[in-house]
Amino acid sequence: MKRDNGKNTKQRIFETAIDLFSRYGYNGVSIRLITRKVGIKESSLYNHFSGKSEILSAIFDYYQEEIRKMIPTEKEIRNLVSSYPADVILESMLSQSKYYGKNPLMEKIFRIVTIEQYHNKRARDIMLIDMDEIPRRSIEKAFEIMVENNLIKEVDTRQVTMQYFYVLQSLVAKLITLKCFGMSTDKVEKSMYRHIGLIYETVRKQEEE
Amino acid sequence: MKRDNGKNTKQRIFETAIDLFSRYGYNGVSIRLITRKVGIKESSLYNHFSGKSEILSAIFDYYQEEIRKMIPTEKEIRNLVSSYPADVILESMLSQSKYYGKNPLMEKIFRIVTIEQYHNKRARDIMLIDMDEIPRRSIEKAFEIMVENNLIKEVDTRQVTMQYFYVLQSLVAKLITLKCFGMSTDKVEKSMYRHIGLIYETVRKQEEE
DNA sequence: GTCTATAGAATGATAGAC
DNA sequence: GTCTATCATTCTATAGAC
Repeated sequence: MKRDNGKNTKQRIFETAIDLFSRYGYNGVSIRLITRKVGIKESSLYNHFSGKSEILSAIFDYYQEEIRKMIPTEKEIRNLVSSYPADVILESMLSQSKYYGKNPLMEKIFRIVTIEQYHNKRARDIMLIDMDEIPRRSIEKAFEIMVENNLIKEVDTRQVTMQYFYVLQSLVAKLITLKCFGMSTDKVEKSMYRHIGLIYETVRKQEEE
Repeated sequence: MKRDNGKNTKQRIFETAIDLFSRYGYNGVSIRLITRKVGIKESSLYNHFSGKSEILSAIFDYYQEEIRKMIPTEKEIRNLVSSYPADVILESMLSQSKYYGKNPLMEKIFRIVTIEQYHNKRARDIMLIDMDEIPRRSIEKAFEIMVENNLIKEVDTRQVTMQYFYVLQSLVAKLITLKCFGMSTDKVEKSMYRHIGLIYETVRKQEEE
């Protein structure tokens, strides 16, 4: 079992840094620690990144690229809405939140953003825009289109979106903290599904009409 | 205008450390920086704290003491519920969340806990217990007593609490991030009040019965 | 692209005078 | 309780051989 060499060193530095930053924070991790874990000398790192801060930059770049792939366009939302019933759509919106589970790197970068948000403007913007405004607007759009297509009741989409989104945001944050310490996430995951069920009850069309 | 001396040095170290930790994180702040801001030499700090980590411990102690004062006992909740209408009670529960605004130290420690939660067990426990489980149970108790006293409809108190609490938790976190960068918090504050109004509509007794 | 060697600064903490 | 002086350690980063 040989280590990947050459070309892959950069990627190994990248992933090791994500892992360490996500637990100890940017300031809590030294170049020394990263390179030791990767299995190279400190000086070798500078062949791949100009310095520590460039690694963090690259991490944020990666996060923004990946997360933007996850946000459906209006067209994609319309396709979804015209193909599935409301409850399935609400659940599929959850899978956006649960995307973190599928890509461990993204979950770790979520933690990095959380840690760095108060003194790093890049992290702050990701927190306020990429993790909040953008997905929230996408969800609101979905509710609007569902109303438009008569899939759900004529609710206040902005208000329902807030309820739907911010509860999940808190629960995802909690989930990630629990996972970080290897604690059980059963209760939180159940809460997520119960929450979605409740929102569905709020917006569903009554059969009797 | 003389500096407070002697006895107050410890407090000044304490508050300066809170301010710095809350922006740059524990690892991002040196003893040197703290003492320079306080106006003493590095070595003088060790007359008040055994080291850097003891300062952080003291900060967490302070937070837990203060936050526990804010959580009403069941008796206090019963008094509240028997004296005021449901909408006033719901708003007074918000004032718990807004307590941070009244005590700037608490708001800063909220940030420290957020930053340190992934590698400091003390911070993690405060996050999961003092900032989540305890206040959530208190709010649930309030809803239960309101149902019991016929102040509101017979709702699923656990579910309503989740809705009420976790939306506010997300909004408070966002509020604190915005305040940290001197950004406008108007929209978030309005969202909080709108949210409470919505929850009130969900649980209020219909007049027509 | 990796290494050895090293520079130069910053770190947490201590000893001991006043 | 504050100071000066100092220490050992760790940090980011660079120079230059292979």
